[in-house]
Amino acid sequence: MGASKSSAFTKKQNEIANIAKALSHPARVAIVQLLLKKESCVCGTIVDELPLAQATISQHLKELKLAGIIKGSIEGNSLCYCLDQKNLKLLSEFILPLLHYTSPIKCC
Amino acid sequence: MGASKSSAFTKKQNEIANIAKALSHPARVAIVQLLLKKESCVCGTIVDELPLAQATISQHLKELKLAGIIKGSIEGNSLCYCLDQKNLKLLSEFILPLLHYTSPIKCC
DNA sequence: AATTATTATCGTAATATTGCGATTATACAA
DNA sequence: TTGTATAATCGCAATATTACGATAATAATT
Repeated sequence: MGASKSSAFTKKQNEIANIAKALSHPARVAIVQLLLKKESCVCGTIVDELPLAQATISQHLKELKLAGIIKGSIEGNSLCYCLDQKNLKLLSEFILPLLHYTSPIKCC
Repeated sequence: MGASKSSAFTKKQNEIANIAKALSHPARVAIVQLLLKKESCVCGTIVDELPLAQATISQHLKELKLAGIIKGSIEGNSLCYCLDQKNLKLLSEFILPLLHYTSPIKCC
């Protein structure tokens, strides 16, 4: 035992969980914020800006790419990463209704 | 090695990551959806609705509570859980600007 | 071809998460 | 008090994540 029982849940529930998981580490949150802040796409400079080894950041970038939160394209000698809205929208569509929720008077 | 280097990042980055982590499992996404759908707060019935053991669900509820996504109060014989907007708003404030991002023409 | 720069991947150790049976804690009922 | 129902916690095994040094892969430069 110990494996995640993902097959027991709907496809959408797994999708949302996957996107959230991609954002569930401060380094990956920082990377996304960097990509948002920079005028141009940040490439290898991400390594300079974060206190992690190159191998570790490459791994985090891979997870973000796999979750569809960022996309990369070759630019000259290095790789250029940009945000990808597609899946972020999916997560926001899950969260926004929660914000408009009002708890029933019964409790809480 | 292996421990998450959370101290290397800002408080806000860690907060966002923590909220995302709480939503990074399909069971917890399902629990949140249940609480949103039900007219009244779901109490122990969560156990009946999800294909997981009571101990496992109790653990998931604990994580959601710790992340400030749900709150619980005693109602008669059992516990009553409700959504808690406070922290969900924090996450949405992180995501919404990302959706309005337009990638620079240079690449991607 | 050899060098350099940039990024990905491999291998491994440390740590965290997931799931559940068993047990405990608490409150209500008989 | 004894029993019952509800939910939390403990302990453990299986699995996943995190981090990094070392190495490989790729492309541009010399």
